[in-house]
Amino acid sequence: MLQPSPRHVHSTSCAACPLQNNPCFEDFSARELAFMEKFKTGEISVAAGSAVITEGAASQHMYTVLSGLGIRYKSLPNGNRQVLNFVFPGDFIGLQAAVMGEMCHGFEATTEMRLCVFDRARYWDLLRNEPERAHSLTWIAAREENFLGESLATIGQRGASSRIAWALLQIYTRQAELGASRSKHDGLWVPMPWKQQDLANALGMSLVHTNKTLAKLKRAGLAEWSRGWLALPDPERLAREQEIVLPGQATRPLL
Amino acid sequence: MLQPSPRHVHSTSCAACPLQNNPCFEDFSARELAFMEKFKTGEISVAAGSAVITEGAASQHMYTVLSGLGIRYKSLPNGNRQVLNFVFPGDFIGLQAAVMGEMCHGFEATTEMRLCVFDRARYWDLLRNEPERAHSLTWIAAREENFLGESLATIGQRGASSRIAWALLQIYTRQAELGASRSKHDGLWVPMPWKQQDLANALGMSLVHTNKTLAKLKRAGLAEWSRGWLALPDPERLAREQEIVLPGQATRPLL
DNA sequence: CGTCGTGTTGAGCCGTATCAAATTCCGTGG
DNA sequence: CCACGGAATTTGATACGGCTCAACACGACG
Repeated sequence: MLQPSPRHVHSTSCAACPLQNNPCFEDFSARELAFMEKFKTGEISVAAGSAVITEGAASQHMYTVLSGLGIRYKSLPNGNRQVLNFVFPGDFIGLQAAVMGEMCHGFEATTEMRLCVFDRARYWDLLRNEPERAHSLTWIAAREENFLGESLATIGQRGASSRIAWALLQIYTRQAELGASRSKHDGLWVPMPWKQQDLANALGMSLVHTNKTLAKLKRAGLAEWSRGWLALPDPERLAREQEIVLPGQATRPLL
Repeated sequence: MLQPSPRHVHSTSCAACPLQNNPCFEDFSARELAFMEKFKTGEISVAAGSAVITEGAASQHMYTVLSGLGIRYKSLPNGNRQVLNFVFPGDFIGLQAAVMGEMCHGFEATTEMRLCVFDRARYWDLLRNEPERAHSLTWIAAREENFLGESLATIGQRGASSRIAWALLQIYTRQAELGASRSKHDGLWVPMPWKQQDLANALGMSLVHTNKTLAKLKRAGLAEWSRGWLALPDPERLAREQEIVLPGQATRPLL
């Protein structure tokens, strides 16, 4: 776990934000856009492997991921690590610290990431003057809660191959929505830079068993994952066989 | 699972709300109080065992629990049920439906419950005119997210007795905070009306193994649970032995 | 060319699930 | 008040999924 070495980079205007043009995010109204320009205090770039937020820290900042991938995790007294979820571009990080004073989980960059930085001090400004933005914030929190509920159900009630399949489907569809895919003669591949250990930590399984279960799915021709790229030749069949409901394609607000 | 048979009861004024006097909840400002009076559309009483909200339903209402206990759960295609959390007085239910259109989990009354009913239509009213209330809403969502994260870590990374201990400690301290305890010659007892099956479904364990693990804790003199009441003779020791951090005592906003 | 991080594979064991049967609890009606 | 029936809890026996330990393969990098 490296120490963070944030590098302040040239701050792009929200109007020119690359995520705004992505169809899977809602558009800003003119008013919202104007507010976000003020709300945003800067932009940083963090190296792959660096811990952006450490558990227990009272971070003064909140972030929106502009590019790159990461993980949110929680450490236990016994040294184990639970990965709460994988973090994608457009995700908002740090609400808990803003609301409750301190962060109860860590956030780590898996690849190099570019982050949009917001000042926690302007949080009240947002609530007081920007009801639409406040709604987006609430939406994001509710969405996150909903996702963690699904994770809980998956980890609590499903067997190993279903867990893996569920996680792969989540990542695959999310990346596909974002348009982060590479089409080759052998189908659609999406970036998946995490390690098997991360997946294991996310699903409450041992590394070894995660590996063996992945191998089984691969042998069945249902999933291929190597060198940081993932392909699911037949997502529908995978979902059907494992009794998983494919994640819906709601456009999400940006913050 | 019974069908709901809500009974409209005489609606008490928010000023006289019994939860307001409970020290574990934040006080309303005069302004907030006035708003809540308008926001609240009624009060219902539901019987023990009834399903207040069913999964997938687009409920028009949101609720605050005035009294009684319940569970939030999620059903899987394979028929299993995951209990997301146990619901206590003061908890707010139905935000997800308000924000995302439909409810992704069910809510069931374990004992008889009295619920404060809010109209979803006034949600925007709240965001636009009541920043303090909006903050409370966000706080609640963030808190819930945080709790589910802890659940995930517990289920994903701990063994059977730690899981049970964690759940018992959560319930015990929460009830103690609420002041819902009965002191007898043999220590402090709090209400715990759920079934072993519910606890099992919350912790991702089988009923049988839950029972045997409970028996072990009982033999060790660490936990006693019978006839709907729970006692933990030495919470600190229980927490220490299982490497659990005791839940903090933050006062929470009411909605 | 050796080292280190990551992925892969096999063997054996332990924790937890499953199945089955008793027993206790509790509401209900006689 | 007691007898009854169904639900919840308790306990034992057995099976299996997933964990741990250990060794090896492979590529990146110095």
